[in-house]
Parts: sequence; structure tokens; C-alpha cells
Amino acid sequence: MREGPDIARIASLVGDPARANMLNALMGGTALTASELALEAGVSLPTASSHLSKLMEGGLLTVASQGRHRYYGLAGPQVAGMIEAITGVAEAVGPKRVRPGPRDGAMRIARVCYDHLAGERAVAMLDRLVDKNILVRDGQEIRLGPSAASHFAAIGIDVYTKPRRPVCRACLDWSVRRSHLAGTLGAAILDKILAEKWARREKDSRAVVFSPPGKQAFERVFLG
Amino acid sequence: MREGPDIARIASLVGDPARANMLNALMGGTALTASELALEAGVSLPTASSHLSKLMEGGLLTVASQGRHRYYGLAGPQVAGMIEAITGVAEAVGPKRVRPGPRDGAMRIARVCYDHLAGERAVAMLDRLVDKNILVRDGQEIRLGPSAASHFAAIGIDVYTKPRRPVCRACLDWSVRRSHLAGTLGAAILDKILAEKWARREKDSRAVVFSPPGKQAFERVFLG
DNA sequence: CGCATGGTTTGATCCTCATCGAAACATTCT
DNA sequence: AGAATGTTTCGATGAGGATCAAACCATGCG
Repeated sequence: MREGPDIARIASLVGDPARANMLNALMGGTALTASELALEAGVSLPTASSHLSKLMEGGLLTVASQGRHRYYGLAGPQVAGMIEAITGVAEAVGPKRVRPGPRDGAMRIARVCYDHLAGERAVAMLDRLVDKNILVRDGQEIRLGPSAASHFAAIGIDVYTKPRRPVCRACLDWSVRRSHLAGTLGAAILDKILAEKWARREKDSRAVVFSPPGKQAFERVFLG
Repeated sequence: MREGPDIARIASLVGDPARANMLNALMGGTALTASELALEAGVSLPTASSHLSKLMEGGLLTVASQGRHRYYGLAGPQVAGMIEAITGVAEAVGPKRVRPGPRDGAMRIARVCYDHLAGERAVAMLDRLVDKNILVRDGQEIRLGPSAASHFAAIGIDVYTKPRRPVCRACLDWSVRRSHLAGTLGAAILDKILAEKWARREKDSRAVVFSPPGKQAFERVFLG
């Protein structure tokens, strides 16, 4: 009956279906209002509000009040990583995989993980960037290589403008069980992909689907 | 109200204090009997049995019957990784850190993570092994370097005898937020450390405490 | 065999917590 | 100011599930 950090408290927060749905929705990276989350979770507004305050108190969420809207978002990358880890286990032990459906395939290839790209394509990208010595792995940390600044500047990404969070971080991928790129650079790359319309977010899903020309452009820039 | 893998189901399994205590105990790596786990969780035997069957059904545990004993253990490294991830969040958001006590410090330095060593000392070891090119990072995977076989053979660890699991794996450390070494090699090294009596398991804890000469020996072999 | 020990099943109890309707509060728009 | 929309609080209801005592299996020992 030893006592460590209160793991049961955190897990039970995620353990309610309504709250799990909310967190899943927030894994999309965009902050959502209480009403949107209520809809997402399939519960009434008061119920959702109650859940949200519990998640807030548990430190899993942050909120930004803008006028009469309150935008809820995940508290940070660590929380996102935890959700991914739980998802991985659920995926592995879940015998309920009745419909591996097309959307599921799309998720494996590319999806949003909090604020950056995940999935096979993202894993391949990080591998290639490390191969080309543009990024350098240093344990769990990832550092910028000598040619990083010029390389990313060439495609319109300034790696020095957002000093708050670490620029690069590794994030474990639940579908491939390898790392992909997180941090501000990861976020900037996802922005770029969406801004250039190389890919679009699937409606009501974390899946990211590339158009054929978009896929080519992505491969030319990041896998070439 | 999209439906992914059943994350709430898994999280709610971990979300009960009794079950969380059991899982925590099993993070020590050794399989335990139902009675031991009941004691660990602070509940009666029937209650524990009920919890254990739930965890089994959820796919988080495996059991091995030996005579009239039933030894329960974690289902695999992925489950262990999930627990570590949840622990990390609980640690981060937990304002309840009333007593950072000495045992907590020992845990940060070195502890057992399922079947291998974790903590600052383990992170330092992996860094050094990679620096010396004995191991080679390849994304989340870790491969053996050219001199690996001879290097480990010299200290009595045969890296080719256990082909079932991957030899090396990276595992994210919750206290340092960097990777340490898992896989069969990680397990073999922990075995070595305990066999040579360089360190001993703290009673009723995951902490691993090195004796002064043991620490020197460890540093000579793995950090030299 | 019969007895002890480890483990599970059953049944009953109790309590937490998810849920929603109604009302209160807040903010923005007209 | 008043209406409309977004959000939280309050109160009551209900269901799920954690708990243990007692009875029930199973294995090992003499």
C-alpha cells in the first residue's frame, strides 16, 4: 500500500466515457468551447460543464476565456503523450476491432497529435531529417543540425521565432511505435502542410489526408 | 461522439485506487500472487480477486498458474509504458507533493521499470553507450553497434541468447523525460547489477539503491 | 483420504458519481 | 435597456461498482 503520485486520480479522470471523448476531441489540437465538447461527448451542457471543471481541477486542461466563449485545450504535450500511450494499449488489447475501416487506415498513415503530425508519414519524415543531419537526435531530445535554419527558411519556416516551448521534441507514435517530431517545429510543419493545402483535416476525426499532388510536394520537401 | 479505441475502458481500469496500487506494485517487474497484491492494495482477498479478473479481462495482466499459486504480471512493455506515462502526468500536475522524502529522491536516481533500470542513472548509461557507439539510436529503435557483442561479452552479458523480444528498446523516463534502455539487453543489465550486488531493491518500492563500491563498479563499466 | 492454504464466487450493502431539468450568471448584440 | 446566446450552479434521481462476509473450489501435504 505504498503511495506514489496519484495515478488513480488521473486515470479515473480519463476513465469516464464522456471525458475520454472530450480529451480525444482535444487531441485534434484546436481548443474547443464547452458546447462543442458537450456535443462531441454526447452529453448535455451541464454535464459537460461538470466534467470540464473536473478535468481542469485535475490539471489536464487549460482554458482561455474569450468574451462569452471559453476555449478548452489540453494542458500540454505531456498530457497528449499520456493519451497516446493509453490509446496504444486500448488499440492493442481491444479485440473489438470489428471495423478496421478506411478511416482507421488513414489514421495510421497521418493524423494530428495535439498540434503536430503523427503516423507513418510523420515517422518517415523525422527519420529522413535525422538521416540528412538536418536534425540531430540526442536521447529523447532532438536538436537542430547545422543546416536546419537555412533548410527550413527555404520552405518558409522560421525556427527561431517561438522561444517558449522547445523547438523539437520526440513524441512516441502509437500506430508505429516509433518517434515522430513534436515541439514548435513539429507544429510549424503541420501548419505549413495545411496552409499549402497539401492535406486537409478529415471532418470529425484526427485523420489527415493528403491530396495526390500534396503528397508529392510533401515527399519532395521532407523525404527528398 | 466519434468512436476510437476504447480508451475510457482502459483508463477506468487504472482509475481505481486498488487496481492502481496493484499495477504500481507489478511495475516492479516481478509477478505477484493474488494475496500479495491484496496486501499491496490494502483490500480483502475477494476484492482483490475481483479486481484481478477485471484487469485480466481488460488485457492488462497475464497470469501463470504454478501449483496452487497464481502469479500475476503486467501484460507487456506497452502496458508498462502507459503506466509510466500516467505516472509522469500525475507527478507533474500533482500539487500534493507534500513529502518529496528521501525515497522519492532514490526513485529519481534509479528504479526498476518493469524489467529494466530507469531513472537518472539509467538515462546517463544509455547516453554514454550511444556516445561510445556501442549502441546506435535509430529513431525509437536502438540497434547494436559494431563493438556491442564483444563489449557486453566482456562483462558476461550475451546479447544473442534471447531472440524473442527486441534486444534494445528505448523507454521514456518519467522523472527525467528522456529515454533509457529497455528490451532484453536492458533486462540483462539490470540482472547483472543485482547479481553482482552493485545495488539492491528497496523493500516495498521500485527504488534501486547502489552501494558505494557498486556505484563505482557501475560507473567504471557503463560510464567509463 | 482429511486438513490446511491459496483463490474464486456469490450475495447483499453502501456510496460515489454521472446525468439532466431548471434556474442563475455572464457577455455580447441590437 | 432588453433580448439572445454561452456557460455554470443547484438539486434530485438513478445506476454502476467497490467492498466484504460467507460459502465454495482446488491444490498440496501428511
